[in-house]
Amino acid sequence: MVTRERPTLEAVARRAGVSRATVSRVVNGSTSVAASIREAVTRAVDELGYVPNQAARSLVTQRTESIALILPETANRVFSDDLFFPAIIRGVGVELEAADKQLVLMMAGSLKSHGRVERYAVAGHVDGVMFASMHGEDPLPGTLASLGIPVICSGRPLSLPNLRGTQVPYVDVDHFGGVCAAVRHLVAAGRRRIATIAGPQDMVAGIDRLAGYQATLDEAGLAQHVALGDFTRESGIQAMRTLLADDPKLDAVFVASDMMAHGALIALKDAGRRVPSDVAVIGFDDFEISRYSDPPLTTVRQPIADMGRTMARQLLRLINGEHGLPDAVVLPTELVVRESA
Amino acid sequence: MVTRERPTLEAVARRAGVSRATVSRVVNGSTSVAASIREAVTRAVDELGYVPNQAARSLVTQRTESIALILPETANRVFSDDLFFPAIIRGVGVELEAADKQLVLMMAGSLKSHGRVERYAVAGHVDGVMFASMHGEDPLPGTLASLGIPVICSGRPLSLPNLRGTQVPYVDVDHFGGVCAAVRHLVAAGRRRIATIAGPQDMVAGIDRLAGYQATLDEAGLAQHVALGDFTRESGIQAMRTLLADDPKLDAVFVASDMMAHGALIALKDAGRRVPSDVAVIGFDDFEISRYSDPPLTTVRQPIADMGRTMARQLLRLINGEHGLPDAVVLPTELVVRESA
DNA sequence: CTGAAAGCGCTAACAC
DNA sequence: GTGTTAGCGCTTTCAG
Repeated sequence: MVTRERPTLEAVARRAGVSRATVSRVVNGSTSVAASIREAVTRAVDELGYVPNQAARSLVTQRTESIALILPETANRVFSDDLFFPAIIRGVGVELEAADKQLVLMMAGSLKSHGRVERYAVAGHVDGVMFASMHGEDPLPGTLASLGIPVICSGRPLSLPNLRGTQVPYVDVDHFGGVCAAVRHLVAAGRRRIATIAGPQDMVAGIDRLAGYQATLDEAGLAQHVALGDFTRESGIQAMRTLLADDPKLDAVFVASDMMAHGALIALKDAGRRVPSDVAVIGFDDFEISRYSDPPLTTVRQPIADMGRTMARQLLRLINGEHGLPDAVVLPTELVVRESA
Repeated sequence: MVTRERPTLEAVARRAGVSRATVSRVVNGSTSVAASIREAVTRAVDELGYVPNQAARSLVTQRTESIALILPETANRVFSDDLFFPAIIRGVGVELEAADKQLVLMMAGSLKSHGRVERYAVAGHVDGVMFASMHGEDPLPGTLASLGIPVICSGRPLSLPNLRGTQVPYVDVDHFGGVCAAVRHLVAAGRRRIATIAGPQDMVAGIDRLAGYQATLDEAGLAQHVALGDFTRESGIQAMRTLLADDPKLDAVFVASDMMAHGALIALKDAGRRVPSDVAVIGFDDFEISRYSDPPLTTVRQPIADMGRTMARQLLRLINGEHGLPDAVVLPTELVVRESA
């Protein structure tokens, strides 16, 4: 394989009989170039197959035209059958595509990769950074932001009044409101022993959805039954079994993700419970699976792709130095009623 | 937000009272530096929070330490509920993580993005390029390879004896063999009206799986019934309906993907057919869904993540200039029998 | 073992 | 309009 020498600006300039500056102008679409010269340059570029060296360009412009999406998760988790990630990436991708920016997707589930990703961003590989699916009080967003790198999160960052005073802007959905609507729906339908399978309590999505459940049950004066899962189907199966063992007579369960809700359906079926006559089930996400499960799931629909789009759009503005951007954008959720509840 | 000036080599050198060259040596782990000096430099680096500017470094080293995975698909397709993409990315990610390379994921479903991705690679943003899920006779892999960029494909590239003589190496799974095993299983079980829902015929996976079906039916002297899908569940539903309309008495169907097989199950249920007593169904992929469908699917399991890992490993070797690498690696597939057939 | 100096390929003032 | 020039921040000979 011959690593053919790639032509430089210099080569194009010589061939077209002009200066490097002129070639640069043509390549970058400057208007103040005579048509004849522009044409000559364009021809030379084509003949030589010239493509600007991005490293050289970035070195002087301080721009890379690419943007990172950092997922503090292992590849195994990001690309499991959890459809959260696809949705967020899809939204981000659409928006960056329109802006002709390159999306650089980075997983940072391990400590090692966490560091690698940090170096990558700080090294100037990208013009800005987005975060999604954050766990605990991850210092990385704040660190990068305080280094002057444009940063935005999807999902409210979990953190006390920020140490460095650097408040990272974020986009999120209304977990709390959606869950309240769901649980009220169960209450209104006459359910009285309403359990929940909550998500991981080191993530905003897990915390806020559990809070919504608790607040609504308090409001209705009902007792709580909580089991924890980690958003996977398998954990949903386990949690449902636990709940049934604790309270064989429960008549409803709000599950903090569709994946876990699917697991719950499986466990309920195994236990001989009918849905919804014995036990009503409501999920959260409204992925396609909820329409095809047996029975189809009532869910809280959250606009994940929109969240991705919004996040990308905000970041692009940040990079362009726009001011007066909101510190937080919260998108609405919606209860979608189907047979399961 | 203050865009704090990032320290340069120069700054570190001044602070440590040494030359830029020495700092560079320390940063890059050269052994030939006195311990005392090394320590002074390291301290200066820490104090200043120095991180090398990647653009400047790449400009001289011609290396970026990152690698692209190009998916000639729209974001909508890559991040649909098709679990092929997650699996391949997971495999690639694991391998690159181990090599401390950065994975740059790029979708190129549109013509515009196809061009953008080409420029990105040619501009030297990455040290090498992987392709997956290719359609038709995509010239891009060959183009990049002929430009001296290390390239490898997952899935045998569809192309006649290559124009430029640049044969792009690839990794694939044994579609044909797996399908033959599946269809023989149906024949052995006494099925005689065996239909197939084939995948898109502009992709190797679609073509080879159909070929396997056809070859095995020929071998058994049975008639063929073919409907086409595009690997989505919806297309599986449609195709199954078409097949039933054409031959209401069919007693088996080999479906070229799990997603479509799931669609077929839905359509069969709608049509009042029982699986497997009336109609046996076999899918291809062996994703988790096939264990949870009703009934659980017999499938051909293909090691997609392994394909990703192998592809990444081969590419890293290519980049390191190793010789004698195989032009093709084909991984085995395996029939996994469950209730549906 | 360390420093000086020469670029890598490009853009952006600044002259003409 | 177009050319000249001065770096961007780093690595890497080549001396010493």
